[in-house]
Amino acid sequence: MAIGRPTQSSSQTPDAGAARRPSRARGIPEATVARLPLYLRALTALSERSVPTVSSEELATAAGVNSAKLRKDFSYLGSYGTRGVGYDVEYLVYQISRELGLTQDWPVVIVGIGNLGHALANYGGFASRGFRVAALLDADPAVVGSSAAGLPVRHMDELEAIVAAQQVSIGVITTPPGAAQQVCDRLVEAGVTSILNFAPTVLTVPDGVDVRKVDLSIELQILAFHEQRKAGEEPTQDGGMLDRAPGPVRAAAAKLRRAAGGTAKAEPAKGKPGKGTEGERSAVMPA
Amino acid sequence: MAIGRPTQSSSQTPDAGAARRPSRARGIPEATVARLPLYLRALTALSERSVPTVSSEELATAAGVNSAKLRKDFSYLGSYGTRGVGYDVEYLVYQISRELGLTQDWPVVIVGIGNLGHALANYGGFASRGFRVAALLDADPAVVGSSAAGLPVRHMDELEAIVAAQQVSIGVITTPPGAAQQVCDRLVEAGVTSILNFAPTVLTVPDGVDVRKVDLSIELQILAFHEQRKAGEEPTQDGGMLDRAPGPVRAAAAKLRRAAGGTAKAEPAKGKPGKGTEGERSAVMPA
DNA sequence: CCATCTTTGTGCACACGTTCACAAACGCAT
DNA sequence: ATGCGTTTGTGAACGTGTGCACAAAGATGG
Repeated sequence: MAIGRPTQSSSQTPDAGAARRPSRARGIPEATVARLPLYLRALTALSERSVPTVSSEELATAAGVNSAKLRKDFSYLGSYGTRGVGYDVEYLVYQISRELGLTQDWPVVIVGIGNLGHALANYGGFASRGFRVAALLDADPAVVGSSAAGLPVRHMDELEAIVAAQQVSIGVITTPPGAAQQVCDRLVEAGVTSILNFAPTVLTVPDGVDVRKVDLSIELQILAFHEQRKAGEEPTQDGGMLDRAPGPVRAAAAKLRRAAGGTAKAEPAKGKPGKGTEGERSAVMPA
Repeated sequence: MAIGRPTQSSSQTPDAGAARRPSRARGIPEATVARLPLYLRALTALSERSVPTVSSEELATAAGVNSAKLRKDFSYLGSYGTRGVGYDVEYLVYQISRELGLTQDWPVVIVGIGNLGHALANYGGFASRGFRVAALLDADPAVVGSSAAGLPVRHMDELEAIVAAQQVSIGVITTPPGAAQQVCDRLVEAGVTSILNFAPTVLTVPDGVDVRKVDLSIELQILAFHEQRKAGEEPTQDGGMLDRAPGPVRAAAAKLRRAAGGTAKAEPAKGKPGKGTEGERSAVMPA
């Protein structure tokens, strides 16, 4: 396994343990960085309504956080804001934009123009705030001719040339999971140093390359977990007979399981075969 | 603002401060829950290759985490795993599935069948693992007749009936931001208690309702931040003359800004007008 | 049955993130 | 100028998450 150095930088959002590349080089905690876009959005809305200033309290509710957190977040950026008054909206919009690097142009390539790729290409929030779709790429000849969001879909072979010519440093992967690592490698090789991955795959990248993952199915599963909690523990969902069992029981069960042989779905250890057991179509993906 | 009780439960992934609804009612930290789907995916892959057991080390690399974390995560579920050997793949798949509530059927409605809605409807990882698309809904009469992923797109008016009839408890919002809160309210009113929101809006929901947000543009902005960091501080991106300034300087600048009047984009306080300043098309969205 | 080797499960220390609560700073009216 | 009300900025306490390192537990071979 693994190519170069198998470092998975900041893989996902909940990965608070972004020990690698702390970004705290000279400030701003990761958690704060993740909220800056939220503030920026709320501020932009205020700006459009020509609101000159906001208090931390107002802005906090608009952004969906509490005011103490917001103030601390802003304190990392410096002391913008006037006591007794609040924050100057325009000024703050500019400061946050600058801190996030949105005052400059970020050409982006999207690889894998399926359903999701299409959606992203058309995404408005994409084009605004400094992001510019430099190219849409796909490996499928059937797709290559077409166009999405006014842009032509070009062939993967052009990747290197495009990245070099337009100085693309951010790549978006919306391919099927099987192709993701391969595409990732090519992007990195071509010079891309930040990747937004929508494929349900763990990407391996060399040091210095950032990967963020967006996984639709994971979010749903987390919701399901909480939903189940809400439904209460009483139904116990049965089958829980040997869960958290003393030990000997578990060991015995383990033996049984092993004895049952391990070819493919060997039935879920005991009762509750649940729904259809599904063929586990893990390898699909919108793209 | 706000309807019922303005509680924003667990808004987003980086929101480690899910103080509300700790889920820790009797165990399992939020961070662990967020990783379980990762483990499950890795395990499923192993299962398909008929691998009988894995060590924490192997599974950890496959899932992109470190082994200590993985072991601790599993320890919250109970003591599955055999010292000197590792974990029984099938058994673990079942246990995690059960813990996440994936052994039961989760009907889901998707509201807003634009590009993204389409992508989600076709998403394979959706249908697997217990999630079933109960209905696709849209308010636009032009879309209502059509079909996506083999399912007919039905009108919003049928929402309540569908949710009630199929006992839907999870809703996915892929509408334009303007409609999101309204749709959310209807979903909640109809009985949905978990919402996955793709619209760039802060949703307000009553207590007991979970909201998770997936925001494409935020992820990109975070990448841009890190990318800017990598590019080095030397270029200073100019305009930073009065950033982190002593104080008096700032105050003076604030006065100036305020004096300049606040009608719409009042120019970014000083130099670096940057790219086109964009009309800030914040209100678009794939859907 | 014992020795050895592997791998889990976890106590502990540390880092990060959140929240409280309050003093300092500012605007404004008098 | 002075005082009052408001709101920021932040020190400190707390909670959560991470990673190390090791003892205990089981497997395996003699």
